[in-house]
Amino acid sequence: MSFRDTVYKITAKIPKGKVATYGQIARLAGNAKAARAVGMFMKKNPFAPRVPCHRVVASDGKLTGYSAPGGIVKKKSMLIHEGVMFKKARVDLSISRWSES
DNA sequence: AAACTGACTTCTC
DNA sequence: GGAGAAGCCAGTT
Repeated sequence: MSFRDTVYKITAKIPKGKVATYGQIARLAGNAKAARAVGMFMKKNPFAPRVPCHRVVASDGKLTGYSAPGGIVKKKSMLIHEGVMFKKARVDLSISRWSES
């Protein structure tokens, strides 16, 4: 299985109402320094609805990019709708950060 | 095969 | 806490 598939698999595990950082996913996938690559995978996102790429944020909780129509704004709305806590323009990681169970 | 690109992260100032 | 710079990875051209 390729690193990419692993990333998608992990991302798909993020529970509703929680978020994970690119670096965190990269680490779980085996490459702690592949956070950047992870971002690309989300951008591609071949498993659109199956993989909740909107639950992936930057290390500081900031919402970066979003390919789907609506962009960042839409992404933020979705997260709020799912119950994710926000701190201004950033996600409150101290509360909504996902802990791999 | 080499170079370019980007939805990242971390360190300094 | 905001701005700039350097490092790292996989995919695309």
